[in-house]
Amino acid sequence: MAGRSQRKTADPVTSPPLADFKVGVDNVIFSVDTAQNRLLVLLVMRQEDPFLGHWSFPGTLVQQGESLEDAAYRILSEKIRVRNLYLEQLYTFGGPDRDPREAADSYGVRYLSVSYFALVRFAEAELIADGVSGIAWYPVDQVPQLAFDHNRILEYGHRRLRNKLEYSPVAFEVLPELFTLSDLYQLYTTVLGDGFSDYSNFRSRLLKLGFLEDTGIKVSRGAGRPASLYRFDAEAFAPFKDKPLVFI
Amino acid sequence: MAGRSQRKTADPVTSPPLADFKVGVDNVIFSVDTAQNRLLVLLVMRQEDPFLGHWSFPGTLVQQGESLEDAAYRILSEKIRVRNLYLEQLYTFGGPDRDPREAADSYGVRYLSVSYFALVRFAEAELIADGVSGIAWYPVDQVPQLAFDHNRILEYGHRRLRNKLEYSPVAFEVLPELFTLSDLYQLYTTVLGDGFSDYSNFRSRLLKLGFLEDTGIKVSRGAGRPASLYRFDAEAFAPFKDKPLVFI
DNA sequence: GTATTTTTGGTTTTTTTGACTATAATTAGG
DNA sequence: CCTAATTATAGTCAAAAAAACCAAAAATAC
Repeated sequence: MAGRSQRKTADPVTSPPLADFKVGVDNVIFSVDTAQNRLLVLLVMRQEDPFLGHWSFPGTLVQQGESLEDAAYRILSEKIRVRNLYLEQLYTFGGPDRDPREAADSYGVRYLSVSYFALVRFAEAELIADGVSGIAWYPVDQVPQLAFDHNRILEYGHRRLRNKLEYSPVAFEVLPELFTLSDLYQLYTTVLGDGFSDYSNFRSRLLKLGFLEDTGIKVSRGAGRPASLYRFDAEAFAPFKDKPLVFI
Repeated sequence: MAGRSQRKTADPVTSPPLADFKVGVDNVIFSVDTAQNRLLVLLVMRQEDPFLGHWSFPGTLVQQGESLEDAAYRILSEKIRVRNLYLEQLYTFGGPDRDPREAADSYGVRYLSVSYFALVRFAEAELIADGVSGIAWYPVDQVPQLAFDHNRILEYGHRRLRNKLEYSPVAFEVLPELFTLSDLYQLYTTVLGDGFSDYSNFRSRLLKLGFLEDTGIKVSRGAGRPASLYRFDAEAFAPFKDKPLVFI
């Protein structure tokens, strides 16, 4: 109640009082486990109030001189070691009353969250469990009640994943370097539902485009004929950039 | 240089100093003038420092107790009277050094901008010119040097417009209530370029889908056979929601 | 050793696209 | 008033793509 926020009623001519913000960055990090065929998100257990002991997305407050993206990379690299990373801004949540600290803080400081959307390869991602802090991959359909408005952020992230999967080759950012065509097909079906072409047509259209390189390596997973491992060829994909993905 | 920002080197154990933010909202408002066949964006002349006298997007700083979207609607309704409005969040720009006030302010306050993307109907949009303030529609390809990083924001907005035109029926948010098929086709060509089907095929595929209602009203614009005015039928469009737009 | 499962490589039918032609209804200009 | 130019509209037809379907190969399961 003290300090600058009291200027609100001081003078009716001057503009109404501005809000003061702290800005946080939260990362929605997706991956897929091709062995179990599950879509995963990374959650961490909060170590501090508010929401101590609740699961949440890895986040941090932005420091002086630090850009939003820098903050996103910083918190990400504290939680996970990866070789490859896809990262883009997701959405900004900034309504009043989205953070309990606002009520507690006598200055009336607001807390705004700029969320980021990230994709990593499951096998290449090494989680950093520092002591007591919990960190774990959760199947997206089994995510518990999260801290803050993070369940809503997850909805945004999930929708973005669906859209990006349809319109750009991000599938190859979450799949392992080498993958079978079944892996790819199952990723699409689990995320997008099975409203598109059957496996056979999916295969033939995809291979005709010519940006998947057959390594010749065969892998056998349970029953059935062994599958070839494929590799995504980014150069060969270039002509299809900015065009709709025709194989789904 | 004074005050809290000096805590950075005070104690290596406590966390580094957080940035304090003011949060602004900037609206990128598009429209089309079907008579002139031009894509327009709304600019206002800045009345204050910094960048006094420069063109910029209508923006404001977020007030206490106000949500981001509320702020976007507030500044929009101060500049323009509209019956219909499409509005969604665009992107958040928050790097250090994006606002000259940061350097001037001894507290080291950061200025973050949450941009919003809006579409209005040209004929229904009444600009509010209050006294000396400049306000005008600019063709997007003739936008001058803008204040802050607003030229970059325009790029984001323009890209978003292209994407949304391809994947959702936002065309009918910028076109007049009643429009000819040429109006629609020309909107697509001016925004997307003419890399898609010719006018004849565009017409037949579009009409076959059945969500454009022919009012029977004929309008004559210069030479040539008069065209029918059509109306977008949102209910009839419902089945195509979330599906790719096949007529472009 | 036989059945089952999964990958792989096709064929055929249907639908959609793209290129093109023709006609109708207006204005422009002499 | 007559003719040419212009724009809207309607439709055909071949090529391409999509969807549905079929069958063999190569492994595991039992």
